[in-house]
Amino acid sequence: MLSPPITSVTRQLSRRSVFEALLHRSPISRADLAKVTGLSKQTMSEVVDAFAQQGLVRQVGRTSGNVGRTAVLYELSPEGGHVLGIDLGARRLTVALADIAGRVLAEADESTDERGGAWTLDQIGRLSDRLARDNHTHPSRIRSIVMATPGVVNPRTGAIEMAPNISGLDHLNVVGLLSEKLGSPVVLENDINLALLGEIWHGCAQNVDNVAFLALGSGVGLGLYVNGRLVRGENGAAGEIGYLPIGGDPLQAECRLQGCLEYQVGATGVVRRYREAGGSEVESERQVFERALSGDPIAAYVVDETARLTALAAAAVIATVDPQVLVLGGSVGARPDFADKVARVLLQLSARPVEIRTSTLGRRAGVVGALSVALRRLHDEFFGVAELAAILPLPPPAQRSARQ
Amino acid sequence: MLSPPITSVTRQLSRRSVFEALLHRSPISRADLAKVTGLSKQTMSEVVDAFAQQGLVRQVGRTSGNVGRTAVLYELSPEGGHVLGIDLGARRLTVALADIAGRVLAEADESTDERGGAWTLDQIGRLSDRLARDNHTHPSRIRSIVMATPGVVNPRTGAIEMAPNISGLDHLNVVGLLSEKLGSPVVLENDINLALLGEIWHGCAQNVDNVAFLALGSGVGLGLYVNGRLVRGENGAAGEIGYLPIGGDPLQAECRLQGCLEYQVGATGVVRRYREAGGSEVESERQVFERALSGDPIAAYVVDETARLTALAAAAVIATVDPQVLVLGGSVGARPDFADKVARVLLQLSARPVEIRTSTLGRRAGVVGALSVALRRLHDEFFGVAELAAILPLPPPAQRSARQ
DNA sequence: TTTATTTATTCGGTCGCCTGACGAATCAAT
DNA sequence: ATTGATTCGTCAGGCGACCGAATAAATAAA
Repeated sequence: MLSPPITSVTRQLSRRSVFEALLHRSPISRADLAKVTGLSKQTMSEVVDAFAQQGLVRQVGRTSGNVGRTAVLYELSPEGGHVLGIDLGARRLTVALADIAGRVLAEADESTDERGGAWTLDQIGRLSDRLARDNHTHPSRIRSIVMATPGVVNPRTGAIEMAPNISGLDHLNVVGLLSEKLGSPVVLENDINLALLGEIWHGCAQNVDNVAFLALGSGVGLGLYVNGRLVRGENGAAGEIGYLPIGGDPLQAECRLQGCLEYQVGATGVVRRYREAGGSEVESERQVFERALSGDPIAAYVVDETARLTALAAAAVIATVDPQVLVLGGSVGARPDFADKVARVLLQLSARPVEIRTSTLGRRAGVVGALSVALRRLHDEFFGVAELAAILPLPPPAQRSARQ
Repeated sequence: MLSPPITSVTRQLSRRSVFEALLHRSPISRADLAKVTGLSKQTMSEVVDAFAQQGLVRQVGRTSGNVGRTAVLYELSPEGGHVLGIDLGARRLTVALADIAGRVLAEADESTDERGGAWTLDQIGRLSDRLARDNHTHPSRIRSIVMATPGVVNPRTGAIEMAPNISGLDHLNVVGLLSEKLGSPVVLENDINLALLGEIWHGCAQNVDNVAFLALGSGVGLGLYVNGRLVRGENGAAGEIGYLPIGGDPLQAECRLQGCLEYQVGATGVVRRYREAGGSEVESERQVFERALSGDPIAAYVVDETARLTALAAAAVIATVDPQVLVLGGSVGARPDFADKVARVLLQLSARPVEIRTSTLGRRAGVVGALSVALRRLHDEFFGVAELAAILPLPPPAQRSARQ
């Protein structure tokens, strides 16, 4: 049922293109599928029948109103498989469920268990199971799970290497424990990277191949999408722009430790600068922004300075990777008042201004991005052609002259 | 002869994998090819015969010494096609010729015609033709040409958009004129990008998927190789790090115009800073570096400061894309004394130090990179599977809930 | 009711690949 | 020199997957 019997490469490619057409044009008849894919009607019937036997496809009525015989319409069946997206934030845990066609079936969230570590993993297991059962999906039918997490995720091992905001996770084998608990393979990815992918799938950056996503919340971070692919970096540390040498002397102790930019623009940096500038006591960086809006001149100065430094960081990123779109996100970055200020500074900075957009998915961006990756992994499991698609590698420099 | 008769997808894939094996393991027998590719001996004979008829492959002797019947050995034939790499520098014009197997057949260079514009194009045509004829290759057998040029190359049109160092090129249809003159399609690419690809193919960055190439010469620039692909940026302006907001107030006039970093670290910047610091008259930035080596304290200070700023720029790039290797290149950047200084500052800056290498190809990097791209384009023309290789796109967000 | 149109199935025919058998060519041992 | 072992390469037969043409079935329009 799960893994189809071995088929030839040709048939794999046919199945793949039929699946793609079903994904984008359902409900659709077999005749139309044949036209779209370029395959013959006969082959189409064979492939669709095989899909139906696997439970990948189901009938949804017939055509009507047109001249000629009516056609049976098909669409991807939810029975084909489900995927789970998880966003593990310091404060909030969000889980979403989708089917193989990318239809989002349900979403749920809770406050993150503050005890951290194993308690957090238990909470994820409980919430995921509940979401699946509430949607008449047995957890075993979930075939791909992706979780957004703060910190650096090692691109080779998939382990969390720095998770400053959630206690006790960096010493656990999160992938192994969660995979076992949930019963299907779990993949971790940095939360900002997934928020970026969320905006690209369902948000403000659809159909763009080069995107920079600047997230400003409790910390500062960057997600990069270049040549239509996510940039992870060799150690998963791409986008750690807290360490940009902007906003202070990069040789000083504070800067080396947490990063120059982070020291100034991160939540604690904003609060500290507000206090140093003579502002009264505040609890969080959000309060500083609110006071700036209600007329506090000291807060306004601090916010302006924050926007200026953020724009400098954005200018550095733009000079480096030349994105088509810059997305501002995160609890602070997505504020329209703040984004405006950044845009205005950026306009003065660069000769070639980049289009700036603010996140449209907001705090949902992470889960949506997790869903998109989980979905892509499921599709690749069924219809991947990685070994065929590989670029033809060039010969090594060893041979220099031909033998005569 | 040139374009083989239409074949099925299956046969295309077989041909492709046979070609790849020939590229990397020639000379090789049909029996071994069958083992390597997994195809049957029968199919192998068919494919190799077809290749031989196209002139893509030729016999080179037989095996001997082993038990059993001797085998005919094959290798890719130079008749299969040639490629041309061109590096158009402000001072030097370099051209190189290679065959379809990537064997570099010849290389030649001249001083660039200082009159620029059409004269330069004429010079390129003459030098290329001479190189081809000297190697018994009729120019018409060259099937792919790539030229390295300073300035920004528009990734969509392929036109030069800013070429400060060579006069009169940005107003010409360089691609069209050169293609006509040389008789085969010409593709332009930024010189630093190609130098980077040269180091990846034959130089100091082989088998690395994430590389940053920092070039310091008359100007400052960056080449980025991420996820095994070159980063061009949306406008071909990726790597224009002269505009990094480092080394000065980015809102000042000079910075906005030519870029903060370029203003300080570019050749004219180094000379200016040396003069401002009280140094005597110099002709070029190279002289400043030489005086620093011979004990001039003012020059030493200027060089140290240049290295410091370069390291800051490198740190910014590292924080953004997290490369595995940082390559220092260009006439200044490749100087071992300078590279050492940069490495030392960088060690103090970043928590996670990156491996630093200096260019091993030097001024040849550009041509070699041009050859590598020309070769890849030729291979793709014959054996590309672009339409198969495409990633399965995710469905758009339109549909939200399944029909019951 | 007839006609035009469209859907779907059945029936050969082709292409490309594989397997197994067999002849050809060589080294090694007798 | 003969024989045996081994490897290379070809031939014949069969299979999977594709297509086009012919045909049956179902429907809207005339």
